[in-house]
Amino acid sequence: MDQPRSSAPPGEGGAGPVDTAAPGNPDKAPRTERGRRTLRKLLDAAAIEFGERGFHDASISGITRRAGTALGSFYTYFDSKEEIFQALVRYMSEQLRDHVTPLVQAAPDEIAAERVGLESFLRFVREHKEIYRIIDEAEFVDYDSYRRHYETTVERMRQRLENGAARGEIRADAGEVHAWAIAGMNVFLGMRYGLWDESADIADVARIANDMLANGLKTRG
Amino acid sequence: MDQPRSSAPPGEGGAGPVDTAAPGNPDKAPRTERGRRTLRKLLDAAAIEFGERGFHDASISGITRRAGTALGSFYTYFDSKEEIFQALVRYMSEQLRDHVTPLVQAAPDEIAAERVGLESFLRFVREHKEIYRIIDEAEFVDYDSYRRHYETTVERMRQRLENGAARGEIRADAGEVHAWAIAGMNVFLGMRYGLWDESADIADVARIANDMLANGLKTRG
DNA sequence: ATGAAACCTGAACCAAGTTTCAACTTGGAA
DNA sequence: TTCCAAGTTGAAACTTGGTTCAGGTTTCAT
Repeated sequence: MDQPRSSAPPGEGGAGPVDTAAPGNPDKAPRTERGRRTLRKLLDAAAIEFGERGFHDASISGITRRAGTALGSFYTYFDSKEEIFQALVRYMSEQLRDHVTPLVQAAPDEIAAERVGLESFLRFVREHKEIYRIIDEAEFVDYDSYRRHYETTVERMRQRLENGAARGEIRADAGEVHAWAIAGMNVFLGMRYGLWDESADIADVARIANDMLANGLKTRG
Repeated sequence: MDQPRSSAPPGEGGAGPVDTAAPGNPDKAPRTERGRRTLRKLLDAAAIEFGERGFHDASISGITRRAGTALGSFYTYFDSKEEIFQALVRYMSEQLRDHVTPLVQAAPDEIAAERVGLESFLRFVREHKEIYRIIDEAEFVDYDSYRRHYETTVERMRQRLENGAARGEIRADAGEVHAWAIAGMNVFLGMRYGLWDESADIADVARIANDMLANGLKTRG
């Protein structure tokens, strides 16, 4: 049970849609506009290549081909295939968060927040199947990133539960276990109704799951 | 988004702990006692090798080294690395089911059944971390097996919910969405408290999650 | 006991893909 | 305009590990 626990940071910079932000290897950071453009093209291409073929079937030459750059240029910005993958995971984790967070924060109460969170997650998965896959595959390519992604995601959720409990909207004892349970629920519903079933009504799914979350499974008078 | 959708069946036979059962490639099935022993050694070794190093870092020579056989012998029983992996996924999926099912069936009612199911799953994960990992990795190595594993697992759960509803133990509208939600909850709790946190009290975790499942998150008088 | 089928062996083959590198081009600061 | 650091290029070297195969050994039905 020893998975890669790499820690070397990824390339940095790149304006527009793909912006790795992140503490990048300084020697690898682009210093001119042209460099930033190339890095950006590489990351965009990598998202498609990894999303379509998976980490191991993906090839660096496939990435550079899609990016329209030479093979050697890849190594100007990344030390290895693992490194660009890691940069992508971080980027996508942030993209997902940025999509969901504002919607959740606008919800009137904690129960509604979780419904909105689930619904927007399902929608996001359906729109960006490659992101779902890349984050999932991080479990086997870059365990650190995988674990960090879920730990921060769940921690945000736990915090929301705590606040909701303080406001009296949900049970007072809501905590970490509840947060992990809800997160797992969301991820599986994402797989089943976001990835696998194009036709499911996402709002319905979110409503059903949220009602179970709110009221439980027991029969009620 | 095109993952391997292989369908060639795995090798067959092998007595004891590792028994592939399954419709095996007939030309590859062992015909003598010696053959069955070797196949069995290969499967046992593969479980360790894949569990420890993951599919791609695992090597066939690593498997045969652990099994104490020659490299060539591998190809007497399997056509490829993918094929032995597939055989393992099927076997482990069955092992997991056989561990959980009898306990769940002995439960007095549906709510208790889900608690027992979760608790025994958590215990199983902690005892067999390599199984958790191998099934998860099937998402990227053998998508068919991965999907089949979860679809059958969830279908069993949905059936239980239906029966519980018919007996009036749980809400009447419990269905597929609920089943996927509960399955996801279980898997994530398995990762967090079975894999990552050796010290957590598994019975506690199962109780907390089950109480949320039964009564929901809402504040109650 | 005997022979044919089953099984075992591991060196060698080979494909695939990562990484290097030395020569060339571009951009932008002075 | 000059000049050099930054960036680009792609052929070739290098690695790795899956797969083959021809020859030897074991098993077991007859």
